[in-house]
Amino acid sequence: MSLPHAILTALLEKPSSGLELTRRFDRSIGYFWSATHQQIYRELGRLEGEGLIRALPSEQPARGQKKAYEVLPAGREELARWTAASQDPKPHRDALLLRLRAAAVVGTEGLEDDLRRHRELHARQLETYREIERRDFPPGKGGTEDRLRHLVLRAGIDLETFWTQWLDHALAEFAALDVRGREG
Amino acid sequence: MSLPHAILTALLEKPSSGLELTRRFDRSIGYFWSATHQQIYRELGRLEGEGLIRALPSEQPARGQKKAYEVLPAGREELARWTAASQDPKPHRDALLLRLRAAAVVGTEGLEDDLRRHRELHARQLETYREIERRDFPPGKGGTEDRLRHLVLRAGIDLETFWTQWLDHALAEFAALDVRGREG
DNA sequence: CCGGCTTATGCAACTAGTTGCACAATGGAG
DNA sequence: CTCCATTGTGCAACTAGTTGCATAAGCCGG
Repeated sequence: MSLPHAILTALLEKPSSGLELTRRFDRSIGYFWSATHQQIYRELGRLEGEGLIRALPSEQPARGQKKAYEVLPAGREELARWTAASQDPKPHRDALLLRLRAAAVVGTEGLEDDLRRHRELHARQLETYREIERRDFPPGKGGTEDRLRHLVLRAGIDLETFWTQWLDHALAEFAALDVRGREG
Repeated sequence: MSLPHAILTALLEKPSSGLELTRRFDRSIGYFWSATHQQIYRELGRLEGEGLIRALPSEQPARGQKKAYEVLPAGREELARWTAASQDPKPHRDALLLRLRAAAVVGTEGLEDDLRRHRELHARQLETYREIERRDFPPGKGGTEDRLRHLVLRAGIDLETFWTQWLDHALAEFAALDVRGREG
């Protein structure tokens, strides 16, 4: 129930076409609410049908032509309502943790390489976030909006830091298990 | 593609009926791969159909009768294969971060209470994990299996710790914004 | 001026997870 | 011994997200 609200947020930040939205999701909002272009187009159609957004009138609506959307007052109200409404956290699902647990019964064979790979992916994502922080949030400035967005980015940075460290820890544990295994 | 593997793992740890599995998911595996009883029954049927598990022959298969399953060799092989296979991390989706970002454009009205509520939920989950750690992983013992399971539990503990602290930080930020808002 | 590449939009089918409910057996309480 | 809550199993419909592909316009090189 959140993709429409992610799109409303993005469109309020800046009216855009479907493809522009897709790109912005890839570089920003998608870090905590990812979506494919197919999802986005479908949802844009729904939101337009519900009268929450509208196509900017300047462009003609032919296939292969850019079509930009903006948020209507009803859309802003819906977003404000949703943002303020109490919501329970959704249960997480983490395949890597599940695989570790499975490895406890079927063996760790082949898992270590992928752990190392995931560690590198998280380290790279962390670096990306840090670059965004340097670029968009230089120290000691920013109004209310910037402070909130920075807060969200900090969550991303700290989470990637956490996973990088946790995977280091897991790999160290694997190394220790290997030694014990050889000795036993 | 992971629910069947979560079930195989659980069944290898201990053969169980659908309801027993459901309870164990609620208390353990479900912390990183949640599932409802409906999902579990459906999946047990599929896994049986594929010949990866079988119903223990002791009980009669009538409705309202307990029916326990155990993993067959093919099921163990499939789980080992899946565990070792390289997998890309799935994109995360976090509605709370999205709401913060939305609040940057539509205002923070009404959000603070829910932040506080989420903070308490995470604090409570953290306490649950710590109790499990005290109970199941007393310091200075445990074989390979225990060490891996402890590693997974540590991820849970550290993540809940992270979220509790991050939400404290966010709430402090909100308080600061309120002051600035009143003064401005 | 045509063939292929890029940009842009979008439909259809599929997979996974959620919600709502139904139904059978069992074990007390009255 | 009957009503009813609890335990246990399961189907059906729905929602959300993914994958694969189709289509159209514009542009650029030969």
